[in-house]
Amino acid sequence: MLDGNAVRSVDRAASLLIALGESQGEAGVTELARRLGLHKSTASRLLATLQKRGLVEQDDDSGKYRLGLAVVRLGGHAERTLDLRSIALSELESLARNVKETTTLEILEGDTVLTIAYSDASGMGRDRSGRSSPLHATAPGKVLLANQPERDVIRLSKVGFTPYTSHTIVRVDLLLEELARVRKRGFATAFGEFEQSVNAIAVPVYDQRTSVVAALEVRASGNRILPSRVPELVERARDAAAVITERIGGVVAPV
Amino acid sequence: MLDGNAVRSVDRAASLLIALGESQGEAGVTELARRLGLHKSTASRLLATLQKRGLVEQDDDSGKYRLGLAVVRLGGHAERTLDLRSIALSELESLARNVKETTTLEILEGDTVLTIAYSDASGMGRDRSGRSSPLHATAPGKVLLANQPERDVIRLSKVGFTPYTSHTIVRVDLLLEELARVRKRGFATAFGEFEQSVNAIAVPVYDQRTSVVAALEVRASGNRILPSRVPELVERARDAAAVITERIGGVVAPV
DNA sequence: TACGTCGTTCCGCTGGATGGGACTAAGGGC
DNA sequence: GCCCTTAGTCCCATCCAGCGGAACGACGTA
Repeated sequence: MLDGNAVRSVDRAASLLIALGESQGEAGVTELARRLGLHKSTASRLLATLQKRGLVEQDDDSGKYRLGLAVVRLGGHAERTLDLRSIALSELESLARNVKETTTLEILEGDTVLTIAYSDASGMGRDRSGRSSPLHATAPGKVLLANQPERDVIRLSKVGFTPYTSHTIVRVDLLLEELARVRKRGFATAFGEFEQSVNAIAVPVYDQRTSVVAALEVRASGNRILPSRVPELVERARDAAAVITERIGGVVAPV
Repeated sequence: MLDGNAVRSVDRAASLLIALGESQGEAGVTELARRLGLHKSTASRLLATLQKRGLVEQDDDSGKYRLGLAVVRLGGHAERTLDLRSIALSELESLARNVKETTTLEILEGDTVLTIAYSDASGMGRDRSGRSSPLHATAPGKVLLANQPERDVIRLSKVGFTPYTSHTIVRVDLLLEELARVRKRGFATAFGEFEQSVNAIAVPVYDQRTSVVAALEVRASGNRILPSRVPELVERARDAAAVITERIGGVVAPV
């Protein structure tokens, strides 16, 4: 975990930040300390230090901690800094306008899929960048998983696949079949497998060396995406993905 | 800067993160070290530690560092965690729909004004949460500044007020007069003072104890907001601000 | 009142963080 | 080609800063 040349206290503080992000809302010192195997006085000191920089905030009443405004600001800066995101965004927007649906760019992040860019044709939607979704129940998740070694799928299956809806694929053998289909056809679908009334398709985004670095998704609620419309959406999505590939020129944020 | 009980290395690492956010794009180890008064070997070690957690990334070619994906994800989490933002968002959206313009919620953050929520009536705009703007040249900035002690304005004037356009108020005496007007009328305007063709109005958002915790802004490009329209926008914005005040119930993210 | 739990503070010890400097690689100028 | 500067990283002896144990005050509960 902590190899050779790393600063222990900083590594611990970073863990605290990330743990605080994973626990939705607030978390107490004792709870965090236990979760990370730290002494609670250590956790308290580290959190107090982070608080001075605004990275975390403490609730006046409960004494619990939550992520701070500095993190929001940093996140805004980071979004603008990261290569793939900014490059991809204009393509996502034009695709969203063309098909009149929501489009996102997703990458593999640990055992989840992370939304790094988002465009919304209908208008008022919130930018959903920064959200994580499951690999086995989403179209981009399947695209990314289909390009990982099969042992990773097996490993994930040990933990188990959460059945978000009645359509979620939870049996590992069926998921492996589905991933083979994805590889063969070059795109993935997910019809109400994560959220009941959301259908989506996704295609891979390659870098110059033809390895998959992201997945481009077209998503819509309810019955706006029917099987009959899939070929058209896939084709348009592939065009957009090709443009992104061309523009990133091999320079992709390493994951 | 670093009082008594704080962990030095963590404090330094936090400074590095924030400095990396402020420098747009990438920054080198030596540059960051000089800016913060650190030895470059120290900066290198701290950055390497942050990299292990994905908080920063290193460019393969240049060796320079930039903010990492973990920060994006944390930012997403933080946005959802922070109280004011989520509570205010639905109000912002409905106001944006009503007046058919962009609406934002802004708070004071150091010597700048920080956008913590954003809604865009026209549709395809990017969520601009997380951005910082100047206090003296924006409508929400004036609202927030008008509720700060006058000595803060004086202090800011020592650094000088950047003239973004020919309409920007740069003389401290004129700014103080403007702030008095803002206090008296209960709202602020900014007509092309920050960006040439952007006009905006802003009203204060109070907490239960009648102190100003944020500013609600209505903004539009070009000539969509003329003086004749200001009274109507201010009235609608005040209604929205009142609803937000009611809903936050005194629980506001401390700044 | 007595108890459990929370987050914080104090303090002595020690091992981890520090910074000087060596090292290597990549430009830029001549 | 060469040298010189600049970059980021690595190594190591020194020493002080971070560590964890324990005590503390505040709070809610039985």
